[in-house]
Amino acid sequence: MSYRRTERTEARLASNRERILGAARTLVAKGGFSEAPVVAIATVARVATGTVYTYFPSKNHLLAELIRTICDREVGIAAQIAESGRSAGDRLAGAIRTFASRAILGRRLAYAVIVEPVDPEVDRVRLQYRRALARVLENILLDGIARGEFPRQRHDVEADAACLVGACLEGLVARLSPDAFPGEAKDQDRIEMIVAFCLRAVSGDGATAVTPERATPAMLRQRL
Amino acid sequence: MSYRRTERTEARLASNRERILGAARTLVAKGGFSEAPVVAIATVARVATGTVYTYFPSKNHLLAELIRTICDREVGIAAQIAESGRSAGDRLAGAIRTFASRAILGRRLAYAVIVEPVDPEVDRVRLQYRRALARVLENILLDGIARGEFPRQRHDVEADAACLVGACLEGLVARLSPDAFPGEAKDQDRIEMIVAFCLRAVSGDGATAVTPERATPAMLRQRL
Amino acid sequence: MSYRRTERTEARLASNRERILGAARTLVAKGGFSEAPVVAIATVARVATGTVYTYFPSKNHLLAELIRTICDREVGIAAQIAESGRSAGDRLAGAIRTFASRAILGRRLAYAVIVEPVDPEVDRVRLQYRRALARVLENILLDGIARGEFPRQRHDVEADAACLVGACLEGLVARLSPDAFPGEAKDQDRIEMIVAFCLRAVSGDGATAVTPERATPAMLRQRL
Amino acid sequence: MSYRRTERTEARLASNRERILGAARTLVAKGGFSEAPVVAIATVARVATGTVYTYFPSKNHLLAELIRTICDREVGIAAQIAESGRSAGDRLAGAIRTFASRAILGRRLAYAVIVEPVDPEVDRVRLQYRRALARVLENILLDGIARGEFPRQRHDVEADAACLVGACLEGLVARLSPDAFPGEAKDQDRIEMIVAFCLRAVSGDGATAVTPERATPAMLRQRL
DNA sequence: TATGAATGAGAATTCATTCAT
DNA sequence: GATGAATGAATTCTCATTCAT
Repeated sequence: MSYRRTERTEARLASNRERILGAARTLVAKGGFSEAPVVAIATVARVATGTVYTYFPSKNHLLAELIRTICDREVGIAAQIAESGRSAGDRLAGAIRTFASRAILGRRLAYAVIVEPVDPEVDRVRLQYRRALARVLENILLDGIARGEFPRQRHDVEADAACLVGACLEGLVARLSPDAFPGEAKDQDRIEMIVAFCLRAVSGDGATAVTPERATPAMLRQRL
Repeated sequence: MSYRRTERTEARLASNRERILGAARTLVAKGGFSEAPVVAIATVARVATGTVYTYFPSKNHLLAELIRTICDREVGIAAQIAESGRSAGDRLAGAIRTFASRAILGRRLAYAVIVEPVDPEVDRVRLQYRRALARVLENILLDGIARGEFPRQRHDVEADAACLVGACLEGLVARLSPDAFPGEAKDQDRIEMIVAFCLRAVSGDGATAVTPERATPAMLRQRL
Repeated sequence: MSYRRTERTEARLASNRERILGAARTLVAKGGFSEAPVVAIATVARVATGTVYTYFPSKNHLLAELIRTICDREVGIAAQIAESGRSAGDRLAGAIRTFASRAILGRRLAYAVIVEPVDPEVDRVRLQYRRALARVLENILLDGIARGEFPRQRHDVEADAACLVGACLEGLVARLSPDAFPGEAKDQDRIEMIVAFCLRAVSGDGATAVTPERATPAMLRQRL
Repeated sequence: MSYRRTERTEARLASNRERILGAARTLVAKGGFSEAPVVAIATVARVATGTVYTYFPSKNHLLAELIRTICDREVGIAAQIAESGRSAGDRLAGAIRTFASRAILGRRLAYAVIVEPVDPEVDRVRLQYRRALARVLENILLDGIARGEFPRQRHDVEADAACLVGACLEGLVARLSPDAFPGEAKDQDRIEMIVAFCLRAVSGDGATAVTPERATPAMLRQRL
């Protein structure tokens, strides 16, 4: 009673799904999430609006998958680098350098996926991604400490990893933002500066004497 | 038809304007930008919807000003710290510590202003703020280098400053996000970890040998 | 700070609200609930779609109010009759006769409000109305029994009241349905037949011998 | 291209058609008409959506047939009772009792078929059914009058029959509505109350004096 | 200036029906 | 006949902005 799905049908289905995701990606890459209403996505994908809902239960699911797809790849690449046999420093540098380079290649898309807020429901995916990336770096850190490559005094590698991700992202923002002027050379410089910053942060011994006092109450009291 | 503005009128105007900004702040602090439609802002400000447009040409202008107000204060506080007579390390630590502490006190509001996306038009203000904060840190860095407190090998202090801001924000994100449970102790710990991370990053001499090779072309070629 | 609402403004507001309700009534009366999407209601009311939502939090609320308005009036009229000083029989006949007459005057609208299903949320109002009408009749019944006008053997006046309402409604359906041919004379006859039916039902002494056996199991077993 | 229909094909067709109707019945029984979109019906019937349109020209036709099927059975059962050799009163009581009992057994389905509105096109079928049921009762009435079992003064047996159906349905509504709590005992009581009500209505001699005046013009004039 | 009702262009989602395979 | 993905019109609801009073 059921007919064999021809390869051609399979292909059409697959290509529709991907065209929809692709259209979403294109639009988000062009103008952020606000440029990607379902109707626009459908139009770009050369598909009827309803068709989108054949492949995704809701727009949020579509966006979540878009973000997840992009993020999985990025985290995957970082993980790949993290597992190479080289020194922890090399691997950390490599992971950050690759991540940053790719983000710059993707520009607006990366910016949207990394920085731009969406629906809270979808946002959770974004945060998970940041966390996943942090976890990859965390593992490199732990390994580096175990090998004696990085100093061990830190009590919270998780916090360090988050800071690394943040340094990397924010270091990029100026060059990812829609306003930034393109400029290959500046991009590469910026990437290397970021890598250097991160390595210093995990390699330093923190010997610098810092008065550990809290922020003055007066300053905290000022209204936010 | 024009008449002399009495002082009382002036006062009312000022107070209206401020009540509107205050209402916006309150609502954003409660539930992010999506909880702050113009009608709601007007209601909370005990003002008619149309009145909002007497004081602000558009909602975007209102939000931009809200963000600017908050940010000015934060940047101002950081600047104040930057100008104290202490060591560069102390000042850097102080600025970061204060910024982070205040962000945690403000939680939802800080999260919205720092992380939550809005209209692209408004977003520019957010970036400016991040940039301004970076500039304050940049000055501390430059001063620290001049004094010989920080190593000088860096060629791009601007990038470092951005990374500092990023490390700080991202280090906080987990604790700023609407989902996070409050927890005083953890907050303080996290803040100190962030401070330490930042100081290492600017104090380290970057002696760690890192193979400076680029990301492999294969990895860059993978679609974003 | 607040301006006095002019009478004219009041009038406009009131008239808008009523025009919206009126438009809904008109459309429902013309083709049932399915002919009354919000856009159509707004158009007929010479109002923008959004305006509808100024007056009603949702379409369901609007419909519920429409039904409630109509029903309140009907129940009110029946109640008025129920409270007159006449005999219970007269009052019962009067209430039923009036209700039936008015339903026939309203035809399609009455049909929709009484018979046509809508959203479950709205439907509850319809059932309440039927119940309210039944309660009015119930009181007349109770009074009639107390006065010795109706025989007392009934143990469930509530059920009787429901049956009265049902007899009345169903007796009318043929003449209310969109397909029915108009015909003043037939209408009046039908109404009197219904009144007579109802009076017999509450006046009869039920002396007729009826074998009280249940439906045969075989018949109950047949699939519905 | 046309080929002889094998018996097996016939069987499959029959079973498809019936499975579709069965699926519709199941879904309507579960959640009313709104729970029965074509896709869902097809899924439950283990058939492709398009297949539904092989057997039914439109969804309305499908629903109409569903209602017709159910109703035919009910009317058939009532007719069977009507033709037994017993007294008219017994037969009337039997028919009503059986109809009510079965409706209560079917609950949600009965409620949907009897009370829930659908498309006007489909609604006509519902009315036909009510009419058919009325006709069966009408015949019992006529026979009862002919036999002298029921008083003869009525001039419109058709109206009486409609009232009987109405009394029966409305008497049940409270117990058929999706909100009602099941309760075997109450169900049986209610059924007997309905039977008694109906018998009184057709057996009474209508001797009760009722002022036969019309509804007052004032009351009729109030807007519906 | 202040008011706040009115506007109307979208936004997400549903679903009966069609048609290439 | 059977399949089920594709269609796209229709529906409800939101909200920044305007403007008569």
